[in-house]
Amino acid sequence: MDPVSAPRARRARGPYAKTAATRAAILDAALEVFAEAGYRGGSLRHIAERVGMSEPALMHHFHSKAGLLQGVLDHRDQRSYAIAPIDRLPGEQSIRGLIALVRHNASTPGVVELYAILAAEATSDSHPAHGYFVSRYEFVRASIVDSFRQLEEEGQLAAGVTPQSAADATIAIMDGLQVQWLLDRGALDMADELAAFLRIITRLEL
Amino acid sequence: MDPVSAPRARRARGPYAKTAATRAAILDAALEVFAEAGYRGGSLRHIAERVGMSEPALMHHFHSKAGLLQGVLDHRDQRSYAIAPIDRLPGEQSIRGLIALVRHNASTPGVVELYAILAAEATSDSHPAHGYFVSRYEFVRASIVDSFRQLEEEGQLAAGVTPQSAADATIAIMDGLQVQWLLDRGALDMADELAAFLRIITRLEL
DNA sequence: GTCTATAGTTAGATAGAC
DNA sequence: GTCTATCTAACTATAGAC
Repeated sequence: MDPVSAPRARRARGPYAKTAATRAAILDAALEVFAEAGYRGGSLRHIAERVGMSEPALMHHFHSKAGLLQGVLDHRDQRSYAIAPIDRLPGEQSIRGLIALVRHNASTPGVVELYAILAAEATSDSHPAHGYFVSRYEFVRASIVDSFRQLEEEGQLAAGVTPQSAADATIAIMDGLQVQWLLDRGALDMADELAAFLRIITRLEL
Repeated sequence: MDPVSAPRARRARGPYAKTAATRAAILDAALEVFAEAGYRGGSLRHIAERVGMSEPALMHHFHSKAGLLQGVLDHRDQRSYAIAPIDRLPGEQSIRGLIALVRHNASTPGVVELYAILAAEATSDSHPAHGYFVSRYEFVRASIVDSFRQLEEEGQLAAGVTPQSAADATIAIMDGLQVQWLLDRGALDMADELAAFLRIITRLEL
């Protein structure tokens, strides 16, 4: 066999095929561990164990714990945006997208748990994901305000409701429901509760 | 001097006067540290430093880190209940109490931060405050459902709103607003937003 | 009631062989 | 790209003197 053919054969599946698979496995494990214990409470050691590799091997792919967290956040953002690109859909579609997103989230409790803990942890300036959450909330707030403004122009917003307060309340409901749901998953249906709220502040039939 | 008089003089200020003062100082420091870094991220060392005492001295008053956390939670519960005894006020008074409570919370960001982080962290079964938050949410949910049920009987609840979903949404709004407010305290007024929401789902003039 | 000293873990990160 | 081995620092908690 041609000694050169082996690496070429691997490259044939695409560049860094194995690296990408390893990175994906690490991100999955990191998500589980961070979701269980939070960012500060989760350890690289536990993540490495779950992947079945050594800690230094893990550090080869993500140079620091903060870098790994960033990788997890980016990974989930891409998936969320695929479900609900809230800044590019017209008003009503955007609102419906939020409900679809929440319904999907209910099928991945680990991700919900990670986000709920991180959003609260990252409130502190010193948290490595602080900047991420600040800019993320700015983006989400602006996008949802824009959606409600469109509904307002179409006369679809309830009386006495402003786009800004509607957006703030919608985001708050989504975040707050997660905590109650995580504490007792049988207590409520997040998507149903969100839809009920949106039916009250809009004239949409959701 | 009579060697017996010294201890008696101290006792004259009440039993364990000094101990109580030290415990209070520890609870204040613990609240600050846990609020900044979360329970898992906050260390007994930093708390002891802030009080100006050694770590073992701290352990003399609270036998474990979990015990110290419980002390902080109990301390804040007593204060919250003094502002809004939601299970003992009639419906409308209870709802007004919630707004008053949120307005008061806005003057103590550290406490808000601690609660937001803990509520999310304590979602996991393994968290030392898990049991506390489970029973606390049960109590709060039951109390607020009861308040909305009274409003319903008085015809003060908006059409299509049930006491249970009103309570779930109210609690979610309160919890969710905290995260947004902590990320950017100028972004919104928690009490105003809560009042706006309550005006929509009730016929109360708040 | 507070201290010094320290046990016993666990953490994130690095060096260098293969 | 993954490993063993190791470093340094931080953690909770305990023992025992004062």
